Amino acid sequence: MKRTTIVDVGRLAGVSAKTVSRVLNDEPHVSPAVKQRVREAADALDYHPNVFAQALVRRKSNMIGLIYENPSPSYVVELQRGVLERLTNERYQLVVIPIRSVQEHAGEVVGMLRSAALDGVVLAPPASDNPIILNQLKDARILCARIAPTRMIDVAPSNLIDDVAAAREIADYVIGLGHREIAIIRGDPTHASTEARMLGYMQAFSKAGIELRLERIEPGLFTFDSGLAAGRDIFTRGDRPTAILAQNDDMAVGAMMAAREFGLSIPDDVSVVGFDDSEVSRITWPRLTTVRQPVFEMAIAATEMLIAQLEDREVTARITHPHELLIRESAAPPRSLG
Amino acid sequence: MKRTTIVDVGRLAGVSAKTVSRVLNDEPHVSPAVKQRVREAADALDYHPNVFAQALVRRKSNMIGLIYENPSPSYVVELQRGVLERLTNERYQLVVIPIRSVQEHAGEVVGMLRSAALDGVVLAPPASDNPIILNQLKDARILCARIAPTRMIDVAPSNLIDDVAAAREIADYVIGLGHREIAIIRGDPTHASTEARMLGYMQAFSKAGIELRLERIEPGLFTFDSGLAAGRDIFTRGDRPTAILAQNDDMAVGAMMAAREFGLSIPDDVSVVGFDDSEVSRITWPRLTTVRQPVFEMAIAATEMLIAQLEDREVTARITHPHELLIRESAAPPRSLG
DNA sequence: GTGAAAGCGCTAACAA
DNA sequence: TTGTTAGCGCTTTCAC
Repeated sequence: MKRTTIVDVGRLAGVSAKTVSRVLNDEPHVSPAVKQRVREAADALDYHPNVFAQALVRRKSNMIGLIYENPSPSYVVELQRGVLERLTNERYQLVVIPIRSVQEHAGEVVGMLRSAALDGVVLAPPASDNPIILNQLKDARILCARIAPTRMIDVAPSNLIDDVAAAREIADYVIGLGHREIAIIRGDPTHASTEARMLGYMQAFSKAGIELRLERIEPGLFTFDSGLAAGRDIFTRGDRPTAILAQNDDMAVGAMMAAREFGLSIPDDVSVVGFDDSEVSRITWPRLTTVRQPVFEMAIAATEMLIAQLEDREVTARITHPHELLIRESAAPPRSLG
Repeated sequence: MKRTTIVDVGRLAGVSAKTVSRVLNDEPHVSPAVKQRVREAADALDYHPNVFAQALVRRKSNMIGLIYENPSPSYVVELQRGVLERLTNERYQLVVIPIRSVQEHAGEVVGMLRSAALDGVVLAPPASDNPIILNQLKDARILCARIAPTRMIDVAPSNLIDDVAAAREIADYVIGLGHREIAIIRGDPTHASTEARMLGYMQAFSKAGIELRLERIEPGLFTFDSGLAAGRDIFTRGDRPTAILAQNDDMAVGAMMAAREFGLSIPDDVSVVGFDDSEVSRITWPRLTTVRQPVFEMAIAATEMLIAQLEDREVTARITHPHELLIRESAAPPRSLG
């Protein structure tokens, strides 16, 4: 039992294989009558084109990849949702490339992509900022579009937010509430946005004349657990801050959990704010004050940029997406001012 | 500039293309010396096989799909993590198939899979329970392995938990705390586990001689928002229950949020329990009492079953994975007994 | 142990 | 407007 091919369809419609190919690919110069006969024959035989034969001769796979390193579940889901959203009703398939540590395996990534024969990839952090990957991609002629890069913005189409401004705004807000004893939980050091957000915080601090003390800076990894650990660290020490700036929502929620463990109430005893507006920020109590990074929209836009390249359409080189301070209930003036 | 092929490798190594193919596919009957020469030549030329040419002639794509309908972000992430985990160091690629509503589009799913030329699929709920999809898959000769089906268990390899027993156990626990006024938030009605869990609750109720009142059963969709809405509904009505059984964690967290909106404290004023042990259950405060469903392990096992079929190895037909009652802080005896 | 020939299903280039 | 030929890069079959 062989599968049906264009030859079978052609035989039934009384035309050559090439004509069938023309009809199925919407090429011009086919008479309407033939077109119809071919369509009917294809339907009758339940014909599906063999994508491998097509890929072999067209030198194009119609498969694109998404590269991420899983820091936060809700971030990843948003990312993938966005890509798939843009791919709806397109002929491209999404292949997921799991990378355990972009930092360590940067040299192997492009090899994997080549073996998988992808036409292009959407690069999420930290791969979107990795010079090795970016260069090898170019050498291998694999197209890409980037989400949230912070460096070498112009070497490939990029979707950004202004991390520095966003971080500065939420820090301004917290300082504006009256806080001066503020701890910071940093993100994954291999993600460049970690530095950008740090810079934004520092700008707000120095504008307000607040000294940034080293022991008030906690390392983190963009995970709930790292936020929890950082929070415990903060509350174990002697001089408790009145507010915590976490570089993403998962870590902020972890810090909130730590506060609860120490019998502290939020925001009365300590204010906590996050970054991203990921789903967790809306389901915690109190709901988390944060800055919205439109990950879903950024993923859609990046996928659009990639498709545009694949189809030789004009490509937007860079989109700076809007961020937005979302004031919810996890931050309030420090008790001393209450 | 053409890409390097086995012919190029063969020329450099001084052998025929066929011999190169033999070496690269680890076929027998090649002398060690030739093997080595070919390997060196392939390396020297940075040769990568063309997967489409291979797929065309082998009639095998080495791509598998994952089909889910996104109810809960953490569930989806666990699922995908499990599949990718098992695929590490395998030659299979994971293609993600986004289905908006399996219920509505069941007839189109297999067509998509055929066009994508997948060798097999891992089916998560509710696709894993859909007779149309299961039948069409068989007709199209696409292999599959299933996660959490509840019906037609033996038509394809399945990974289960005992939903009925798990639901009964957590209901038993809540009843054992002294609760008799208990509300239920149901899951998505298109997922068969919703009925199974319902049955487990009912068994516990009837064993304890508690009457299950219809107005105490709230519809839900396995989402935070549906849990929030259900919770608001419950607390708006006159006779407040002392406990809520939610059929997954996202809805339970939604119900907790609703309780907070009504100024109720958990577990003092109302106990809330979930189902799944998804990440949200660990990051809320109080942490959610729930039943663990090992989604990650189930996804690994399902992927293993699929690969075994693809490679004509013997396949385990069914694994019932263990569930586990996780007692955390969101449920306590009702205040009247406190 | 190795190679030559054929063909997987499709499309590019050309011819009619 | 339609058909013919060749070939994409690989593996299968069979001969040596």
